[in-house]
Amino acid sequence: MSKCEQCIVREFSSLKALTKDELVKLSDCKTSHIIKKGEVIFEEGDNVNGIYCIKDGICKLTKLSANGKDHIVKLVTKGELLGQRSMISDEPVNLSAVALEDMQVCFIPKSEVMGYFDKNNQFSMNVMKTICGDLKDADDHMVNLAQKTVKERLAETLLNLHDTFGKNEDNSLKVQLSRDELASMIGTATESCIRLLSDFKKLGLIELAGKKIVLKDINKLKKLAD
Amino acid sequence: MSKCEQCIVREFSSLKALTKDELVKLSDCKTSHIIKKGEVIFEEGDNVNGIYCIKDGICKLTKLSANGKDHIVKLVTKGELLGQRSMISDEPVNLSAVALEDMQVCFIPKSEVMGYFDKNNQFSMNVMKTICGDLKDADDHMVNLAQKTVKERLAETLLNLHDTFGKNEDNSLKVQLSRDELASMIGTATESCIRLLSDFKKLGLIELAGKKIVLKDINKLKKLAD
DNA sequence: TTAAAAATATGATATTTGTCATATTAAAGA
DNA sequence: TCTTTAATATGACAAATATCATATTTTTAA
Repeated sequence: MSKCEQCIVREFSSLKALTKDELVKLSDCKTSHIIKKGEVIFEEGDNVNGIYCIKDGICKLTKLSANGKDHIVKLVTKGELLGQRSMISDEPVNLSAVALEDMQVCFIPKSEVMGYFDKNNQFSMNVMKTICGDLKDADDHMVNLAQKTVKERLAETLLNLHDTFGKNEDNSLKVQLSRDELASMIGTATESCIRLLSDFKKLGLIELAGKKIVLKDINKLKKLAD
Repeated sequence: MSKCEQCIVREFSSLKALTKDELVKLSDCKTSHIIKKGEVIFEEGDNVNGIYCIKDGICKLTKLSANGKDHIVKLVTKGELLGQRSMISDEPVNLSAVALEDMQVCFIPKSEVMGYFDKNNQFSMNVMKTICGDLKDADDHMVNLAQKTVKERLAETLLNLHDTFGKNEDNSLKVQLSRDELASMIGTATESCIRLLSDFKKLGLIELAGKKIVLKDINKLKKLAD
């Protein structure tokens, strides 16, 4: 069992506020897990009773809509925590988490985390700031969905993926999403997403090779995204 | 200057956790304000440096989109606090607040509120739960915008307005929104919104008299909203 | 009270987006 | 490797929604 004191990703999350003592105790009660690509970490409605700390990999947070389609609300990667909102609200999780690539995660039981809230003010503040950031992002996202065209949203999403997750040596976006997943991020039909990607390719904005997407003309994409 | 100890709306917000002493101190440092219908409480980008407690009235929280149109993110009414996210993130507000009717609000400076976070754990927890609730609502809203049709969103919004703010003696919805504002809540063009309202009227789902809207057939509206 | 301005309403039409059908390509499993 | 299945791609068409024009009603303010 790896030691939390030596874990680097801790520094990127609210957990960075924990003291040496708290970390030692944490090492004892956390459990480590390997999640394979495509596997579910938790599902909408589950009682998770703790939080997950992502040590490696990327997952999508999705929500089922009334028409039966999944919508991708957010992508989450190493250094981030999952399940905070649900734990604080004392409710089942409102989103599902599914691995987009192989992942390493640690689970920290609720009892442990709630102790930090009581005794460690800096930790509480960090969590609050994170959730406030999520709320701001959600507001932005909402307005985009309401006011922008599908084309604008696709351009914007490609740029976001580029900025947030970076690119491989061959310049292709590091996160590999299926057309279907990309469509469910921007809120459109799969075929519309595919069609627009083809359009972007014809315009020389991107290059497509299987699932790989290379952004060729970031400035023009920015103009398209508004 | 009215006393916070005797203020009823306090019981409906995170402030209910404050002690007698804290309330007395609060009464001294808060400022009371009358906001007329249509007036701006704060604008996107402002440094508010505190929070507003709504004693009476309703306001809209809007965000300007890239195409220059305002989108209504949320309606807020008495008993709720404004500006929490911005204060915690230590950033300018990301939304504008505009009164939909005459309002009474109290402003509490940041320095005062931050003290509660340090000393009053229950207060912190209340604020966190409120923000977590907002985040969950935002996720729901997002998925609706992404996956539902304008007709479904209009039906849903009318039902929400009914459930959240209730109705007058003549059965009309208590919140009076212009067609333009309603459109900017559901994320559509004003004309589309007007047209759908006319359709709903023809179907006997609602009744229209000027700005007044009466929900006639709630069950059918629910079916329409999915 | 009345003129001007704003909000509501509706038709005509254009544009965007979704759906269904079907081909092509890539991926997975025996 | 080959077969089967899933993902990607594209055309044809339908439906939803936006835009523009213009009429009507309501509100505002001189």
